[in-house]
Amino acid sequence: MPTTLKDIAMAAGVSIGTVERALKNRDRINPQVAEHIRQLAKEMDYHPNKIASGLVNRSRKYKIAVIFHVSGNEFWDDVLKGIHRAEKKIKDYGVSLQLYFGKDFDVSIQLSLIDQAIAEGANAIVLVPINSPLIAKRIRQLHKENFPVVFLNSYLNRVPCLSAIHCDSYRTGRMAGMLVDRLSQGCGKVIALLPSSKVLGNNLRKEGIIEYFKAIPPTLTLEKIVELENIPDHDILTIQKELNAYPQVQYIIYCGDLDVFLSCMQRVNRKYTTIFYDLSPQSKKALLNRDIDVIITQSQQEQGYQAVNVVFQYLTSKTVPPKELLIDSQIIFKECID
Amino acid sequence: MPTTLKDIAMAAGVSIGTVERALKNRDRINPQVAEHIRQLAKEMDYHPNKIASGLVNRSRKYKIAVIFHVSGNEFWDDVLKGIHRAEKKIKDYGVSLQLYFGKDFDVSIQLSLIDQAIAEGANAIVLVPINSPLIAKRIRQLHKENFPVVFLNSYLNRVPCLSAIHCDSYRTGRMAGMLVDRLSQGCGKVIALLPSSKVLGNNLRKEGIIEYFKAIPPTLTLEKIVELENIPDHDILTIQKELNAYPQVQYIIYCGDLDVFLSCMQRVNRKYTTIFYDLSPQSKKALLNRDIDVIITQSQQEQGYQAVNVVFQYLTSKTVPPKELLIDSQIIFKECID
DNA sequence: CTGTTAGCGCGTTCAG
DNA sequence: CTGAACGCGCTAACAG
Repeated sequence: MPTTLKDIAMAAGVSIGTVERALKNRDRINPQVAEHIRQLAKEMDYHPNKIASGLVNRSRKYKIAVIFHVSGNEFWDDVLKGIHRAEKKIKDYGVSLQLYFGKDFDVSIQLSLIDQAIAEGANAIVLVPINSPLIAKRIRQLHKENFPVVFLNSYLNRVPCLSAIHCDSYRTGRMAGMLVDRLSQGCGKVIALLPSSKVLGNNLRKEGIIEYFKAIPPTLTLEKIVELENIPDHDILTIQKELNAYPQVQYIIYCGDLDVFLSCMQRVNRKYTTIFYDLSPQSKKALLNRDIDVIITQSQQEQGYQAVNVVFQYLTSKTVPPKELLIDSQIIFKECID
Repeated sequence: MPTTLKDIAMAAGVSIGTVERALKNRDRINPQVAEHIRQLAKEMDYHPNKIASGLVNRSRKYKIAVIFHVSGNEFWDDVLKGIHRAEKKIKDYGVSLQLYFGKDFDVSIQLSLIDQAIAEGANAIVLVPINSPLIAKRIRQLHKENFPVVFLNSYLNRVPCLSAIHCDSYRTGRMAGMLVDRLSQGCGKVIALLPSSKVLGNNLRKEGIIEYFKAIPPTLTLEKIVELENIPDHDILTIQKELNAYPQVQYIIYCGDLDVFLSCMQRVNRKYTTIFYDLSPQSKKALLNRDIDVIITQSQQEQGYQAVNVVFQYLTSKTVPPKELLIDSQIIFKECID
C-alpha cells in the first residue's frame, strides 16, 4: 500500500500541512523539520498520488489552445484524432481544449489567432508554427513571459519553446531511400516528388533522401527531385512532364496529395514502385489497391496526443518535458493491414 | 465545464445520492424519478469523473496477479517493461500487481501458481497460458465463477476469458513471407527456423508463412521449415545441418534465440538475408551490426501494458474489454533506429 | 513557522 | 424510497 502524506505526518509527528509544505519546498517552514520530512519521505518511498491532486486541480480549470496553420484536410484529421483522445483523458482533470484553425499558411491569421487564444484565457498554446520571422518573434516574446508554447509537427529554428513534438523528418527521408534500395536490390532509377520547403520538416526529409542516395553505389540513382506547390492542376502537369522526361525511372518517392498522384498514374500508364508518406483512410485504400507499395507514416495521431499531453503534464504537475519529442515513424506494406 | 452529479441533483431537485442510485441502476429507487434523472443526465452530457471514482476505489485495494509460464529471459523483459509501465499508472488507484514466474512450460507449476495467486487474494489474473487441457479446465472453472482471467501473448482454443491480448501471429507469418518476397524481388530460396508449436501463436505464424509462399509464383520457394526445441546446443546443430542440406538458400526467417542464430552464422560462414522476430536490445544491436536484416516486432511491451490495463479498467469501472485485443506488429530496418 | 479545515467528485453507509 | 454525511489524498486558505 503506497505511502500517503498522512503516513509521513504520523511518522514525523507533525501535521499533514507541514509535510506538504516541506515536500513542495514552500517557504514558511523550519529548514530542519523540512529536511527531516524529506528524508522520511524518501525512506518511506513516498510518491504523490496524481489522481488526488488531479481532483484538486480540477477547480483551476486550465485551458489549452491548439492552433493550426490551415483548415482541415485529410492530413489533419489524424492529428485531431490524437488530440481528441488526449482531451478525453484530461477533461476529468478539469483541463479543457480550444481549437483554432488558420488558413493556407497565412501568417497574419496565425498571429491574430494567438492573440485571440490568449484573450480567451488560454493557459498554454499548442501550435503548428508557420515558418516566418513574425511568428518567431511572437513566440520568443511569449517564451520570455513564461507562457508555455508547444510546437506540433514542425518547429522554428532557434526559437525556444516548452517542447517541440514532431517526427525525425531527416530519418523518414533516409528511410524512403533505404526502402527503394532494398526493394530494388540496389539497382535502378528514382524520382522524388516532394512538397515545397515552406515547412521545415519537408526540407529535412529532402536532405535525408539526398544523403541516402549519396552514400550508396551508383547503380541506384536519384535522378531528380521535384518540388510540388500544392496546387493540384499545376502539380499534375509538373509530375507528368518530369515522368516523361525520365522514362527509365521505376521508383517514386512521393509526399503530397494522394489524388494528384493517382491522377498522374492513370495518365502516364506506366508501372512504378512507390514509397508514399502518411497513412490515412485514403492512402490505406491505395495501398490495398496496389496503387502504392509502401507507406511511411509520421504518426500524426501520436503527435497530436503527445502535444496535448505534454502541456497537460506541465500545467498540472509542472513536469518539464524534453525540448524535443521525436515520434517514431512506421513502415507499412499491404500485408500489414489487409 | 463537465457536468457533475451535483449539477444533475440540483437540476432535478433531488439529492446527490438519488442521482447516483438512478444512474447506477441500483434498487430502492422510484422508477419514474430514476427515468427522469437518466434523461436529464443524457441531456446534460454527464460522464462520471474517473479520477474521482478512482480515489474512492482506492480503498478497495484490488490485486492483480500476473503469471508467466517461464522464468525471465530477454523476451519477457520487454513484456515486463509494459507491465511495469501499467503498474505505475494504476497504483494511484490503489490497484497492486503481484508477479508469479513458472518454469519451462511446466503445467503443474502453472496450476499451483494460479491457486497461490487466488489464495493470496488476487482479484484477477493475467496469464501466459500453457497449451494444456489441465490449464484449460482450470480457466473454464474460474470463468464460470466470474473470476476475471486475461490471456497474455497467447490464448487457449475454445477457452473463454475476459480478454486475450496478443498479436495476429498469422499475419506476422505472412509479413515475413512478404518481406522476403519484396527483398528478393520474388526470386530465391527460403528456409524458416521456428520455435516448437507448444504455444498456439507459433503454429499460426507457421501457417501464415506457409500460406504466403503457397500463393506466389514458384520462383521464390520455401524450401524447409525447421522446428527448434529451445535447447541451444541442440538447435545449433540442427540449424547447421539444415543450412548445409540446402546450400542454395539465401533467405532465412528466424524466430528464436538470437545467440543461437549468431553462433550458427559464425560457423556456416555464408551470407544470408534474415527476417528476425522480436525487438530487444540484443536484436537491435544485431540489426545495427547487419547480422540480421529486418525485425518484425510483436510489441511485447504494448501487450504487457494492455493486459494489465484491461483488467484494471474492468475492476475499477466494470468496462468489459473486447474478447480479443490484437496488438499491431511493426517492421523495423536498420535505418529506422540507427 | 505550524496546525486545521474545506472541498475537488464520487461511492457508500446510515438514518430517516 | 430518499437525503445527509463521511472519506479517498491532496492542496490552499486561514487560524493560531
